[in-house]
Amino acid sequence: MLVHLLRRSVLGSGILGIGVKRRCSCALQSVGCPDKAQPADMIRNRAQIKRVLCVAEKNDAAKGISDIMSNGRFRRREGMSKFNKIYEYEYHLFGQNVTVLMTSVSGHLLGLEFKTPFQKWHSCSPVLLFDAEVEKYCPENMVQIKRTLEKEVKQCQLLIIWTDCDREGENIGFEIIDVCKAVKPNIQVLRAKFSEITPNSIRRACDTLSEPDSKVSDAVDVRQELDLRIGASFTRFQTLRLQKIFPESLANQLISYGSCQFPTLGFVVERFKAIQSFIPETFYKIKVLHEVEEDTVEFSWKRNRLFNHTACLVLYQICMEDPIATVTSVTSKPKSKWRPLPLDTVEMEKLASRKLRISAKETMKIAEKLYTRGFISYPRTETNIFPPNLALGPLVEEQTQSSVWGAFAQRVLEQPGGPNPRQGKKSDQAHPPIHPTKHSSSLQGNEGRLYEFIVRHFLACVSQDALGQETVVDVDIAQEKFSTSGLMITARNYLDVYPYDRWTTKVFSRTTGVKYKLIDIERGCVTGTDATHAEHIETIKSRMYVGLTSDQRFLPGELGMGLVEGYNSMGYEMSKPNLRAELEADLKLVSEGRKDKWSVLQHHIQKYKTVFIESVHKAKKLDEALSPYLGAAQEIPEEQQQDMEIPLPIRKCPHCGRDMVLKKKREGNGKYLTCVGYPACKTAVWFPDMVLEVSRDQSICPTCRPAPVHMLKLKFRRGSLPPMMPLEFVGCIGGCDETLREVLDLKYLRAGGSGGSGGGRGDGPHPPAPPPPTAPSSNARPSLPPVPTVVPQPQPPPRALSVSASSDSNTIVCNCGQQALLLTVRKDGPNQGRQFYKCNGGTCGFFLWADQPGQQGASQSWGAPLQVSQPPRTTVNSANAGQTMCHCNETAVTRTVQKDGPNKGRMFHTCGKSREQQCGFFQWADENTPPSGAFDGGYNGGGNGGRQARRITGAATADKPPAAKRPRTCGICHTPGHTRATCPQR
DNA sequence: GCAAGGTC
Repeated sequence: MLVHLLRRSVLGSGILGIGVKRRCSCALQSVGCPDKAQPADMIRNRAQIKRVLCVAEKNDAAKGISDIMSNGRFRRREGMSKFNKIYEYEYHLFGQNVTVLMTSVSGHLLGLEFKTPFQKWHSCSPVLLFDAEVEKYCPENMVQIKRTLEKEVKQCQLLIIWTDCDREGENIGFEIIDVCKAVKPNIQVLRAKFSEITPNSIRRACDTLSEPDSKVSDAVDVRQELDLRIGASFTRFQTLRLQKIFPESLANQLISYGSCQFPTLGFVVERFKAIQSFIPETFYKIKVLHEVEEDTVEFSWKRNRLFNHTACLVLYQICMEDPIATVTSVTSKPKSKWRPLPLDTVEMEKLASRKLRISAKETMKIAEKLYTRGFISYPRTETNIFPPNLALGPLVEEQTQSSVWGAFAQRVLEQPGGPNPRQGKKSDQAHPPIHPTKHSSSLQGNEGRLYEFIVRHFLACVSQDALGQETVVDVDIAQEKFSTSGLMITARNYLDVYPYDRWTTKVFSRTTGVKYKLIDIERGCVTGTDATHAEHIETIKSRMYVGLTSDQRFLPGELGMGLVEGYNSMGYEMSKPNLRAELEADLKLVSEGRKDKWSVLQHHIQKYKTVFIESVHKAKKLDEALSPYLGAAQEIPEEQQQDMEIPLPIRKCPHCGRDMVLKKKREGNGKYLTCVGYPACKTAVWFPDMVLEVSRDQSICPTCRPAPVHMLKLKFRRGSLPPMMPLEFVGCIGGCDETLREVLDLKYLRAGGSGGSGGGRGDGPHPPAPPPPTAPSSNARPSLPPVPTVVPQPQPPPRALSVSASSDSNTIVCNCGQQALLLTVRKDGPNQGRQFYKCNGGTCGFFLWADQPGQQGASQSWGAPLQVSQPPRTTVNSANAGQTMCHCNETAVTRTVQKDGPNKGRMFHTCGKSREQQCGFFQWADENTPPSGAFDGGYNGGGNGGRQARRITGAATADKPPAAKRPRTCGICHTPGHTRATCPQR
């Protein structure tokens, strides 16, 4: 116990790493308050905690952590998975002894997949993969690990997550939690936070246990789902299509697409093309050499180089006429070479590749291993600033043991101010820069080389810059200027431990007034890189994707080039990292709790779906881009082309909110309307046999919700409809059209209904069972947010079908030339229930009584636009039908004009609020104008809401259809029938 | 047969 308390007091003295949330402010003097170091309210019944299950991300880490926590005195036993052992030992936690079971997973325990049948490549059009349901499942090779957890957690009262402290680690943590909670729902859960597997760090993690962060895990869920949907949809689409188009080259080739791999390919192609398109150009320069005994000093020309040979030759000859150089100046100034910045992951990969010739992948593999064995800190970090509370002294001291760089480490400790790191500008606020955590002299091979590099880099970074003195000599020959510089290193400092940087002394004697030897014109060539060499291009001709040249440079293959060019030609920046970068930025916001998981997911799904649909439409561009490499493109037969077409949404499914699309029946030529959520959602419309053809129309129903509900072009069998009805027309199946509703038996609109009559899916008739509730199924995290179901239509549907403008002479067309909308007067008054036509868009003011088509005369209805300004909005929904609503969308009050004048005693509707808050709505109670009814259903054609509604024309009265001439209106409320002097608003 | 990210 004493040891424990002492340790705690040491830990409290300011060596907390970043990323470790310090929950107890009194930790600094907390010898007397061990309990407070844990958040008191986080643990229930701590006295009852006897057995604790700890789970690390991999076996190595579990072993390393156990070794530290048990001082090497753990018992090891087998779990169900032979790669993941169980380490058992006693530990002192929350002021009591507990038994710890430490085991591990092997990375992600669960994977994400489409539900059946969508895993099958030919199960659906790839675009549907943006909506298809997904679920988490435990892959075959993880089942044993899962069983171990399920078995062991049953005897435990607390679960501590010891996965790596990064995003993926947090998500893996939640996978472990989900599995454990499924068998033991009341298990308590804590999270250990650490950046190194070293005694200090592990003990600190035990003392600062916190709650797992679901926000960070959420960000990974979003990434996973997007990667799956994007990867699968694009891969299937381009593989299936290109295999058909280039059967000879690609018949058996999988052409994968991923949101990370494709921008990478794009980068390789871009670099390659830049190098290829580089045109080498010959240049010329004058070179001056000065020979002093054995040494030769080269002077560089101030003009650097000329691309014109004659010009250079002229200058050269002038110089040659009097080749005596005059020294014009000799300057000397101190110069320093900076020590390296603290090491982050990318820098480590770059330097390891450049200096050690170890690939990035190999570097990370080794670093990972060094980390789990406690030699270095967590190697995945974006930070290049050492946090001020990280004690560098002990880390440097550790290295003094080395026979190779120990003396240098000692020098660092003795230098004034001790270790003094250069500070970068990046911090991920989670992990410190990569640094050695303990000394080793036994590491071999690349492991040893990388470890040495990390140590040397660390020591260099905390030591001092190299210092030197630079001397610059300027000379003049026939007015042409040349110069050279020399360097004297005065203090090597960090260079002594860091052989990866070169900075060498360059000496020359300073002599003035001597004759310099002027030599020849040198001819040179501005060069590209070696990759231009023809033989490399030759070698990759046979390759299909990205290859590696003999000098380790990337070369894109023909397929890779074609794909990048093809997608580029579509105008999307798909081969650039932008799309992915945008996603990464949003993921960061999700992990910080600043953006909502579902909205980010939906936004990006929608964005990529749009790109996908466009790509399919422009797929020919892919063929064109590939055919220079792969030969002529094969034509795809028309019926197969139709299969590839993307079904565009007709409307949202009234039951689950996903898209409903027209699909071809498996048998016969007909189509049916189905929810893309099938089989989870079985909403569908099977058109009766009398419907010969059905297709999507561009027009959108103005009344049906949720918008947009696309109209359908329908063609009926002769004799199947009443004689006055046309056989072809554009109609709405959203519910507003009662006739169509009856004719097509649109049962799907009824809540709980599923599918229509007749037909039956190719894969068996589906039962008329009610569809499942919105999105969530067995998946704990549903793939779609709840979507509002269709609201009841705000008005009774018109009696007749809307008639297509082109189909026959019965068409009623408004002044915009569009088919007019048939509506019914609903206001109390003599015209209640009467039908009339109005402009569909609400813009031209067209009006016509349905029962008196001839009365108003063609000249008015079909001729010049009627001067009817926007009427007031009245009833907005069925709940308050018949009531007049003001602009605040509240029931208007009815008042009587009190003032003397022509309207005295007349009733009017106005906003019921106080004078200051009034919205300005006004309407005469005795004016039951049809146009106002025409804008029922919240259809506020003007778009700018209330203000216009004050403009009521006197012509639009109940028994008089609107006149073409605008009547005089009041200057205050713009209402006709009275003047400014008699305005009730005054 | 698809992704990307863990891990072996």
